[in-house]
Order: sequence, then C-alpha cells, then structure tokens
Amino acid sequence: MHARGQHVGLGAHLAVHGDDLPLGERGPEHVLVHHAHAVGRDVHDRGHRDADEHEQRRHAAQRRLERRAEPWPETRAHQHDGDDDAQDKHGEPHESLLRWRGAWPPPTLSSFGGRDRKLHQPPPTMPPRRRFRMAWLQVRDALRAPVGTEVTVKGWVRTRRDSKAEGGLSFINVHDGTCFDAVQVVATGALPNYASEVAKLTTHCAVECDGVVVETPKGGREIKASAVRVVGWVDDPDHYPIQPKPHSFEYLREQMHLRVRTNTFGAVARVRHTLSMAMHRFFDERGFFYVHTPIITASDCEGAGQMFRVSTLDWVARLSEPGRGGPTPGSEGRAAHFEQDFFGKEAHLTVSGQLNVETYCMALSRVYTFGPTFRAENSNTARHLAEFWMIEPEIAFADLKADAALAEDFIKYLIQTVLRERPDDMKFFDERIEKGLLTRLGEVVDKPFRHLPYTEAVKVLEGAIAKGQKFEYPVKWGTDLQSEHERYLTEQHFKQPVVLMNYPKQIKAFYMRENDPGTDGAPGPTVAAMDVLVPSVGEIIGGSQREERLDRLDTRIDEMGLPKKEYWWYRDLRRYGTTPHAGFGLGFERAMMFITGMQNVRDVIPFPRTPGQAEF
RNA sequence: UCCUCCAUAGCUCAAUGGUAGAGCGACCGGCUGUUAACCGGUAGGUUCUAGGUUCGAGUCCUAGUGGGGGAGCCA
Repeated sequence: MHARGQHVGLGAHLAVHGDDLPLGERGPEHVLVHHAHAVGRDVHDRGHRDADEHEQRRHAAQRRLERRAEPWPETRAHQHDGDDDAQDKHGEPHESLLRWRGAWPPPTLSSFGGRDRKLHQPPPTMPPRRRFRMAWLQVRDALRAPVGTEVTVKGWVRTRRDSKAEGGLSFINVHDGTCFDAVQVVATGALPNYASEVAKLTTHCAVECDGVVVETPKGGREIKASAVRVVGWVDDPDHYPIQPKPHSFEYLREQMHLRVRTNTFGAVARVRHTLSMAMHRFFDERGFFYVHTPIITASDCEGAGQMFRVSTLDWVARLSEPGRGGPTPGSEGRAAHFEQDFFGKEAHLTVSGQLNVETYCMALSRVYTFGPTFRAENSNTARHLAEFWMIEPEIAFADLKADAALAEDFIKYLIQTVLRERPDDMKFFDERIEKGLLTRLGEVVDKPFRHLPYTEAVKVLEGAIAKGQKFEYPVKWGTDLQSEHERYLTEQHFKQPVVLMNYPKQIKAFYMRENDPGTDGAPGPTVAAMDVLVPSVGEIIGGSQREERLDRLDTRIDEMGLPKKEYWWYRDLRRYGTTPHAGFGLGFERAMMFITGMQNVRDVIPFPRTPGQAEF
C-alpha cells in the first residue's frame, strides 16, 4: 500500500530519542598513520625511503579518504562487509540494521573546529556567557552522548510543551536536520528568560541550548538546559506555513522553500545525499572514473526528445519586431541566424551525457557521468521532470550481460547502503510513506533480478490475455510495452524487478548494437537493449550494448535518416580502436522514489522543474 | 498534449440555490515529566479570478488561472 494522500507532518513523529542507543568505542585508527610514518623514516636508507614514503603517503591518503567517507566506527565495521554483507543476505536484516549502535564521536567532527568560537559569540544584547564553553554537538551526536556530558545544541524548535510543575517546565524538541529525531531540551522556570522568551517559543524558532545530557524518568535521553538563547523568532506564528500538524504534499509544493523543515522532506534530503555518495563510492570502488560531461550541447543530434534552447540572442526583441513572427523552424534565415549566436550554431541543454561519456570510455575503460539532464517535453506526470539527474556508466570490453549485471549490483548496493546509513529515515518511510517498504527492499536485495528477453515478455503478456487479463493497449511483438504491461510484469506476474532484454530494433535508438538474427527466437531483428523495470515506479534504468561496428552503425544512422555528418566524432570512436562496450542510464529521482516509497517525483528533488513551474 | 477531478479560515475539509461551519493550528486560561497530550475559551472569511443566470449563487452556466490523478513521451 502506498501512502498517497497520507499526511505527514512535524507533529507526527517526535522524540524517539535515546532509547536503546548503547555507546560504542572510539576506534584507534587515527593514530596508526603517524606511527607508520615514523618507522619508515628511521629504518630505511634514502632510496628505499622515497619509495616507502610514497607508499605510506598513499596509505595515509587512503585512510583519510576512508575516514571521511565513514566517520563512525560502527559504519566502518559494516563497510568492511562490503557488498556481500552477510547480514544483508540472510534472514531479517532490517531490524538489526535499524538499531543505532551509537558511537561517541569526536566533538570536532560536529563543531566545525575553530569556527566554533565565532559562531558561539552571543549577540551584544545577550548577557555574556561565563564559565567554560561547552562542546557544540549536532543533534545526532547529542542523542548518543553519554549521560553527564555538557553540550550545546543549535537548531530549530519543532514543538514546545509546557508544564506548571516544578515552578514552570517546558519541553522543547530541537532538531538541526542531522538526523531524523529531535532532541528534547528541558527548560525550567529558573532560567532568567523563561517567562519572557522560552515560554513563547513556537515552531521553527532558532535556538541555542546549553545543558547537560541526562536520562529521562522513562529512560530516554534529553538535555537539561542551563541556558536557552533565542537566535531567530518566527513572525506571526499563526500564519507560519509549516505548522506542527500534518500537511499535504500538494500544499508543501507551494511552500517549496520551507518544506524541507518537515519530517518527510528532511528525510528525503538526507537519503538523497546518502544515495549520491553511495553512487560515487560504488563506482569508485570498482575503478570507474567520474566524467563531467557538458550541460550545453551544440550537436544537433541527440534525438532523445524535445530540448531546451541555449542562446544569447535577443529572441524577445526579434519576436516583437513588426511584421515578423521571429525565426521559424526551417526558414532560410535560420542558419544565418544561429551563426550569430554564442556558439556559432544551434545549442541546447543536454538530454543525455552518454555520447560524450563514450569518448572517455574508449580510453579510461570504466567511466560514469552524473549530472542534470533536461527534457523540454510537456509531460505532466508523477514520474517526469524537465530537469532531473541521471547516472550514466559506460564500460569498455563489455556486453549486454555485463551491463545488466552492473545495473543489478548498482541498485542493490544503493539499497544496502541507505538501509545501513540512514536507518532512522528509512524506518520513517516504512512507517509513514509506504507500509512494508523495508520488507520490499530486503527482497529486492536478496533475490536475483528476473531476466527476460522482450520476446518472452510478449509471450507472457499474450498468455495473460488468454487467461482473461485485460489491457487497454494491445500487445504485439515489435511495439513498445505500455505502462500497464510493464506494471503487470513487475507487480502481478513476477512481483519483483525485471530486466527486459533484446528489444525490437525499430523501437530503439540508433547506437544500440544489432543482435544476430533469431536471437531469443525473435520474429524480427533485435538490438542489445535492456530496461530494468521495478514495481510501482516502472522503468528505472535503460541501457544497451553499443554498436561498435562502423559499417553497422552507419547503416543504422542512414536507416533512421539522421545527419551522418553531425556524428563524425562519434563515428571516429569506431574507426580508431573500437571495442565492444555497453552502458545504461539510471534516473536518480526514480531511484529515490523506488527506495523511499515516495509517490511523486516532485517530492524527491529539492526544487522540481515541471511545465509551468519554476517558481523557487 | 489528451482525459478526468478539484479550488471555502493558517492547514484538512463540511455547508439540498436561502444567516459561512467543524477539526487541527494560533492566541488566552486550566491541568499535566510533557512527547500526534488533554479540558475550557477567543480571534480568524473579498468562498481562486472575470463575466452570466436568478428575487437570491460557496452551490448553476461560460471563460481564465492554479493544483491533483490517469495517459502518451521517457529516465
């Protein structure tokens, strides 16, 4: 069941702090590097020393990288299990993954080191702070700090609840976005600004709280405040758009600049970050190089849909010239017109980095690109954006099978990583956005994807029709499968991700490698294309083995009536040391939807661009 | 682009063509180591915009704007 229409707001899920967060130990790794250095210098002669120092610097750099990627000892421990993390493969991994094995983090990790001092200085109107300065901890660290630790937390108020007991008592939930939960700060009437300020705090006031970590009567963790400084008030709390109550996603889209302050969009933002990092790590660990392909493309040959024009010409002035409707496509003035433009030819925003990344693949072997992609199509659905992010790996000396295997490993790696590193947010998605999400993702990780030739898929669908399954559109070999067909395969027939391979040639792009006749017993010519389809989201990956044979590629370009001249550099790749190669494109936002259970693509990207919407 | 549904208080929604309502939120008070708190009270409205029908329009009609869902295209 999905949660369309379910309202998730600030008040929904607060203060599950502290329970069952045993403290871990700080690892000794940070001392090893220096020790190794010292030994190297003393023992070896100069010639060896250079080589050794080089080696040790390399190790040190490697360690630094590892530390940076994995700040917490407990996550590092998991990391060593890598892909074949036994815990993820055998029975009930999720409960254990969800438990926070808290570690006591070094305070510098969360306090920005030296800048701490500046940020701590109170505004002139406030009384000067006495005694000593407490460690500024992020909320996620404060929630795991040992009882008795003196801390400062800085963040925003989620809710405030008051009690008259003990001469005035306020419970302030403070969050700073570093984890799902807020920390509960307890302020008493003894604070000098209790009545004047603390008791008037409303949702999303910015505060700095000093205090000591204590155990609650119920065994949780909270901060007993010794000072609460209000940094920023909320004007007119009655009209503050994000109230501590459920809000619809539709409403929050109209408050795009504020919606990240809610539980749901905070969780989405953190998971999105974690997925980005996981993606880079996945490729880096496998020897891929990250290639920045261009955003602006002047080749008029992308052919993957409507494109956005990039121009420095004054189109508005031209369009308003009397007697002219501006430049019209195909008119004679057109070519002359673009010669005067910035790039000397017609330019657009990219619709795919694939053709560019292929050039790097033919020298670096394994590459990927990750960046924004633009489609000017007037599609208005829960799965389409005009600006979205796409990951496109390309591997040399590889066929379609290797491509599909890479895609499967990739998706599973992303899921495992996010379950391990964001258990709090994933638990929230499981409880409030899509019931059973964790079970579903666990099954995706555990089971091999179902591989199926397109030709077989058509037979499955025809079989289903014979058994009475109704489709709006007919199923016929040689036509693209409709949404309803894909949904039937992933949601009803196989109930898992499905990799469809070897599509009819006539419905696929020119660069896809033509298969030998009769592959899979297909009645017509096919190409080595594959789509990864997943339940509810649909197509999440589209990829193919590329046509590396120049003569075949030329034939395809001619058949499709494409301007061969424009492809001169792409064709060069086939003339000079061509190899079999393959790649795919994964829509990052669709992966987000699949992994979080969010139902609308506009809710998994910070500032969605859709037809008629670029307000924020 | 096509089909379809919707637009009323800060939010979510009621109101048969006949006096504009509730819950939540905000504010005030009561109670309480509270935690989607609870109890009582107060304030809060150009019913999306522009026309039209009618004695009378939140309600019916026309057009526009904005939004949701589905389809196509795709990732």
